[in-house]
Amino acid sequence: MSEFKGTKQKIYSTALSLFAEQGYKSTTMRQIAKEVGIQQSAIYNHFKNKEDILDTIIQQLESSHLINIFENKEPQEVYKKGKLLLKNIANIFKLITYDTKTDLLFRFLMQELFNNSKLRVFYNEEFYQKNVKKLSAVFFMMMQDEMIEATDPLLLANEFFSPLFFYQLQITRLKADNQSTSAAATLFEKHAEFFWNKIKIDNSKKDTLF
Amino acid sequence: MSEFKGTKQKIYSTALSLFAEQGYKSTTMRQIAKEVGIQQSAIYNHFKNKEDILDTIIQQLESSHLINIFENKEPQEVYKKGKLLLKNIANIFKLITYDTKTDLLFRFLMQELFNNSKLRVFYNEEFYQKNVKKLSAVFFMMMQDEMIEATDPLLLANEFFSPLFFYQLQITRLKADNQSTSAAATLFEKHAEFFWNKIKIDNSKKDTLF
DNA sequence: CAATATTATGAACAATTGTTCTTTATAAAA
DNA sequence: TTTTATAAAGAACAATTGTTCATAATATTG
Repeated sequence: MSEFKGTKQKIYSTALSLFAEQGYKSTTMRQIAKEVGIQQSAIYNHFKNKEDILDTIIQQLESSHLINIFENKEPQEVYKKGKLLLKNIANIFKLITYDTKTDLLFRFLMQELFNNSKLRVFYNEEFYQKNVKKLSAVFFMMMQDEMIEATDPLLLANEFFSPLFFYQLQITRLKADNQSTSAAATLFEKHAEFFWNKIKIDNSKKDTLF
Repeated sequence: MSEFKGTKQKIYSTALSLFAEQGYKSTTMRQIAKEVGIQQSAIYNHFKNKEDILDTIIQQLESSHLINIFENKEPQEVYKKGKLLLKNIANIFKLITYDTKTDLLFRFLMQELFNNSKLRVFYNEEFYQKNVKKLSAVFFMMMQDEMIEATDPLLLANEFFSPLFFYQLQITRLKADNQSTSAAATLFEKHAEFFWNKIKIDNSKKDTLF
């Protein structure tokens, strides 16, 4: 959120764009400078070196809550919303598509994931583990309240999370080729709908058994 | 499948390893040559230039059937297997984990996906679309035979495919950090099991309705 | 205003890059 | 064996890379 101003800000955002588009290694200092509209040597008044720009972007990424599925609310506050909660979460993924900045960060993350171990740690802990654990907690509470059928909450969390991630990646890929993303974008909501229908305890059916 | 012999083969496989690990751009001709055990200039007796090595790898990838979920069988041949079919497909994804060559190709594909439009076309057509279409066909037939509940077959295909892809990517990432993949590897089978249980038509329950 | 810190320029450097050239060794074909 | 294609080595080149330096312009501060 809190960013710089003036030239430093321009360098930062230009570098992020280029890193996300072509990768860190393929982006040159001259290219960044040219796009910002300054001499390459002027960059070094704002950043120590190229790696410093990269580290700054990673820092930003770490404090960005790239995907914060509960918007800082606790599982026990929200689990009762049931289907609506799942739809909200799916929608948060979808919204990234329309938020230019988050979209860039996500593409940057995917671009450099296999080249940067720091990014892999971030991806695992802050992106994957954190969200899956929250989802597990939510599903567990739903089970206790007999809103959904009892199974392994962690499996359920993975099964709910993974399509959302996949659809996100699909859209990022489509955008890279300037292809339409509308069809893929509908899958977020469909997934939440489908998933809920499959795990919920159907009270009408339940009644017929008694 | 059909590969070269001697030095050319060594150059090819060394380059693939390095490209998959560090990315194309970060890998130098000197590094390849050193690992093969020859002079850098000797590479040019086998490949026109660096890009020629890349193109050769992509060609190999295109003829490799990276993920061929039906092993060349037609949907109508296999759909009757029901749950077993889904488990087989999940297992094909899992097996990549243990096949060194396919594993390298997959990591290479993910590494270079956003840098190479040719790879994106391959990913989309041969990896994603092809498999999802086959899955759609299978699910459609299962619906007609009243093996599973009726919904949008394409949605079902996406929902079944995406966790498998995600778990695959997870394992590739874990391997990059030499972390254990055993927990993630169990998710393939669990996914197939879970998914089938959710979409199948329960005949015992069905009977009680009549 | 004057003094000082900040930011820009433009040229240059040293290292690394992919690639080519000539020459020598090796293998295949006659 | 002789001839000829193939593959290797080793040096070198030209381009590109990140980075530094001395200097000039611009803001900031006293």
